[in-house]
Amino acid sequence: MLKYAILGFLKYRPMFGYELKQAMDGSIQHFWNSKLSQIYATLKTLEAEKKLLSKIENQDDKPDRKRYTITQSGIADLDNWLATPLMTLSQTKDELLLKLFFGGSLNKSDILMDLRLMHKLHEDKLKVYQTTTKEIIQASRESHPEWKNDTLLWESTRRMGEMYEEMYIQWLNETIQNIEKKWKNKK
Amino acid sequence: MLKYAILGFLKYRPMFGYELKQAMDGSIQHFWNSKLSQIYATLKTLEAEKKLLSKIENQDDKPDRKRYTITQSGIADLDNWLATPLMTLSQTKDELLLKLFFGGSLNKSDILMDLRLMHKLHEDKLKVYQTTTKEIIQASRESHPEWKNDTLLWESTRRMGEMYEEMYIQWLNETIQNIEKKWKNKK
DNA sequence: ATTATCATGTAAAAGGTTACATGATTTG
DNA sequence: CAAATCATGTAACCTTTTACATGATAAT
Repeated sequence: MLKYAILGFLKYRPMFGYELKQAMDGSIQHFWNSKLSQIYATLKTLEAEKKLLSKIENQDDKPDRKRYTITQSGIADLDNWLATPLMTLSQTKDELLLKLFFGGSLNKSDILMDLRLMHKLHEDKLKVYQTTTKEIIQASRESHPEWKNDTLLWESTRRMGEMYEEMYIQWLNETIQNIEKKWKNKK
Repeated sequence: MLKYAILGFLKYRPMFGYELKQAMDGSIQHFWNSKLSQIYATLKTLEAEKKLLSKIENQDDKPDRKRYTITQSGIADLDNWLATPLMTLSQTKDELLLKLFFGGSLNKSDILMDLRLMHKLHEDKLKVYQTTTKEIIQASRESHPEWKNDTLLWESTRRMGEMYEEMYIQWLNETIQNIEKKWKNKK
């Protein structure tokens, strides 16, 4: 799927690999994260498949870079994927839940410490959606009024990030309270 | 991580690969799903590492099967993982959000149809958490009163599934309403 | 008759992470 | 003086999915 994320961004304008990574981190990172190394590998594949073209650009003060442009075949591939309805739900992998599920033999203070650390990380993430991410979308809306549908959808995905974090924090509070009340330490 | 899920289940009692898959589907599947083929491969690796032992059992009417038992070394490995605090959040991959983010050029009725199908799937999943999953945990609580901490944690992970689906449905409703109100079809 | 369940696995491919390598410029 | 940013990538490894293969019994 990273393939389609790349095609999706390059449909707006040509970009460098490094730049794509930054664009992803500022927008889709909360539901589709990828490492730079994987982005470079996928760019290579897409170029071999003629979905992209690249051109090396020299810079005086900074390293050379490769500008990738989407081809007609790339646009067709992307549009075809967008038009295919999803029939199944994506599945989550959550290591905290996995550890919690098997954590019955741990002691109360350790498990609570873990949950409180997660609580902090989720609050930090929530703040990012409510400030930075919101501002990026707001700025796009103002500078590109022709992207009305696009920014509406971007805002929807941001809102999901916000709602997810709010839900997670609420669940952590519930879970912490439950453990505080009902946990029996073994001796 | 599947490795720890397997060790986690086998700490309760010895099981067959096929049985492990069923146990996972009835409990951790919503935050850690794996295919049978991967479970068999991981069992093989764990046995080679002496974290598990296996014994072939013959059955008259059904195929032979392999019963896996956890070793001391396996228990130590699991407990060590459980005691190591998590420092980062797991990241989600959600194909619906990815498609939505790049779906600005689609037409209104197609995008709404997609969202309504997802709505149905999430409602179905929610019902499973509220009935089947809840009953499985309830039954364990009654038949194994010594698993008090365990069932408390299982219920917490079930509750996360429930809250997640409720949140997702709410977000879908919001998003559908927004698109109905604000989407401009291109000609 | 066909599909589902029980029960095991292998093989190939795809997807993803971690570590390594280079090297200049800018910021703290 | 160290760390971050810009910019590219490779190689090894690990994880996960998909497809194939076998074969019996039970249910629809």
